Amino acid sequence: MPYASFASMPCALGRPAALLGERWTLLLLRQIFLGTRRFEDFQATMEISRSVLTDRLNVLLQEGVLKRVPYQEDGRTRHEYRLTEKGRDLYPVLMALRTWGEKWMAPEEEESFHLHHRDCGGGVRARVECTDCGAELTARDVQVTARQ
Amino acid sequence: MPYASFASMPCALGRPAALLGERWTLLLLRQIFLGTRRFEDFQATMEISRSVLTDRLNVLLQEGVLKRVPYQEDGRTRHEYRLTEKGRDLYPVLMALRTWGEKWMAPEEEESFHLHHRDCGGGVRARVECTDCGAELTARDVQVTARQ
DNA sequence: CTCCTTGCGTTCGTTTTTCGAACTCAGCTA
DNA sequence: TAGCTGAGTTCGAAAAACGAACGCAAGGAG
Repeated sequence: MPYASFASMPCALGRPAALLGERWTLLLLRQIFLGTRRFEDFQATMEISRSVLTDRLNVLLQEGVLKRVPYQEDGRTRHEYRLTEKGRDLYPVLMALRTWGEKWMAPEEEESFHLHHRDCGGGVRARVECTDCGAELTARDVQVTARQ
Repeated sequence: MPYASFASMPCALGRPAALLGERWTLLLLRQIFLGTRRFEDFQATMEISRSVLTDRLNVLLQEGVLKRVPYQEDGRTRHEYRLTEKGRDLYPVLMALRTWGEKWMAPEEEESFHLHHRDCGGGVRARVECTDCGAELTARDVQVTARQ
């Protein structure tokens, strides 16, 4: 059981990496953070096949990243996919990807969207910091202590 | 061309998400940040098939995330895979995943490794902040402005 | 020189995923 | 009654991943 076995590895980095490293999952989360909530809209905007979309949504539901929420439309009850608190907590992951993308993968200046702090209008970035002294950290500043 | 077309989408989040969202790529980067550098070691520790490993390494080389660096062993010249500056800059992405994993996916207290700030011994975490006022931001604090 | 070992891939036939078009189904609407 | 719509499910074809075997270059041993 090659890839799937990472889902049970005792590693706080490996497990999320395996979950979000499945094809389409990160792009699906991006779309969700951009406001998409309905099956048809995911399917239309991402051009993902319906069967895979079903599968990925179910995995994220099962993991507690998404929840199905009923809503009314044309007098009918339907369901939409929304982030749970656990799902919303993935925001730093997406922002770290975007911060990296802006620095290293910006195609031109053509971005599909902009982000601003509502209160002050400033930009948004992800950073790694020390929980004690608050210093910004790079990989070189961090000591890795293996457990085996 | 469904998934692959995201590689050229004009979005600083979508492009990295498509690149790192390919199966094995995040787990490969995890292994690299943990210090693995050689083909055989990736293959042994991750149980990835050799052909897919070759492909993923080549994609990361092509994207400039990794570079092949010659080194000596037993008097022979060999090559190892190392992070470029672009690659090292992915650190916040991995740390954001780990911060999330610690909060939401910790299996037990059994972690495979620990991280500490070399200077003060503190813990490590990723956070999102405003580039102007420095406030920590959640998804709710950020205004998304679409471009089309 | 010839054989053996090692690290690093490549090849290739089989199994898994993904694709995409068609189908299903429930709940309105005309 | 028939039609429409959102949300999936099904299924045959195509693509990707798997894994065991093969290739190959550079040393070392005999």
